[in-house]
Amino acid sequence: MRNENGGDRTERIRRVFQEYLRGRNVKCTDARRKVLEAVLDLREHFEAEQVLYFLRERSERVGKATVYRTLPLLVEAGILREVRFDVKHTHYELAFGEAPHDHMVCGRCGRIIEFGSNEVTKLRSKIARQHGFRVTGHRFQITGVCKDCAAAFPAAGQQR
Amino acid sequence: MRNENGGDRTERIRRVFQEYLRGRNVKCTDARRKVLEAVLDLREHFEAEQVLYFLRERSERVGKATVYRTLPLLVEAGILREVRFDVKHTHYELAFGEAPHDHMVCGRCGRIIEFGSNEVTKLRSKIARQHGFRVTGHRFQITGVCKDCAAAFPAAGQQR
DNA sequence: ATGCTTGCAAAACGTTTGCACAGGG
DNA sequence: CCCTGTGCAAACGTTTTGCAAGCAT
Repeated sequence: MRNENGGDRTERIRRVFQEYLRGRNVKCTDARRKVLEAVLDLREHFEAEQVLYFLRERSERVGKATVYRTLPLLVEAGILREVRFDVKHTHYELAFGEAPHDHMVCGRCGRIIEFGSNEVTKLRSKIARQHGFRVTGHRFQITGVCKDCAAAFPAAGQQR
Repeated sequence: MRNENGGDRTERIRRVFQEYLRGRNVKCTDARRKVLEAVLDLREHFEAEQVLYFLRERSERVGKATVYRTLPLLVEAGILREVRFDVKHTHYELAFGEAPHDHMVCGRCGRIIEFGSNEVTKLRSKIARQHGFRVTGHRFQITGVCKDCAAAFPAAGQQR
């Protein structure tokens, strides 16, 4: 169930990380490599704590602080992307080579549905142009009730 | 610099809150009224702590817990809206009677530019329909560099 | 060898909660 | 009067930081 996109991509990501570290004059250490491997295996949306658990399960000795210090590096390297579903945790997802996408979050079961952002990106450019704003990114999240939950609770999600 | 939209709207909001509380069989207390007055004066984007400071400055005795317990009430009453600019704090803005809008955030100076969401709302409905998702809301944020900063630092914002 | 990196524990941060008391309906 | 709301302080969970020791270059 892991890395089914083939080792190519994984290998390419490893190289990207290494190059990024080298470029920033930051050391390529064992701990950082282990964090990278963990997020490559987790792949879906995850939070820092899950990376930690994952490493613990495999009895990899990586400190909590190191995980928290490495994730931002992976973001800057373009390998991860921050996704914010709630205030309490910071969520991450693998971004490298993924088509840009956004999320719908079901307020009832918590399910996260991804959808492509072509149109969102187009709209965002249009809006930014009108304001002389130079875009670097966006975050678009639709909240509501997913199909299954809507079927199970027909009355739900009508508020407001 | 405060309440320049005239007391009408302010007065209307007060009534909305009162009615909301009555409807939910929740008491209209002094503390809750003070929190409301604070957010009416703050108006722009603010966080819980700022409400607290504001009240402290005016030597209004309202506990931190009460502020944190009242803000969600104001959201449910449709007076405030949650806006999330960063992970650490929950931001709020006055929503009552405002045309729905979203935000561009300048990563250099922190400026927040609002823009209307008609098209965003249309797009969101279209996407949701494709997935059988029942929408209750959305959050759309464009990140980048504002006009002024782009002029001041022509090289900025080209990364990624 | 040097100095960035680590891991631990403790701090920090915004937010929530438990509780005895106050106050609204 | 009753029951909800209050305020304080302490608890909470995530993230950050200070520091001595470890390791990559």
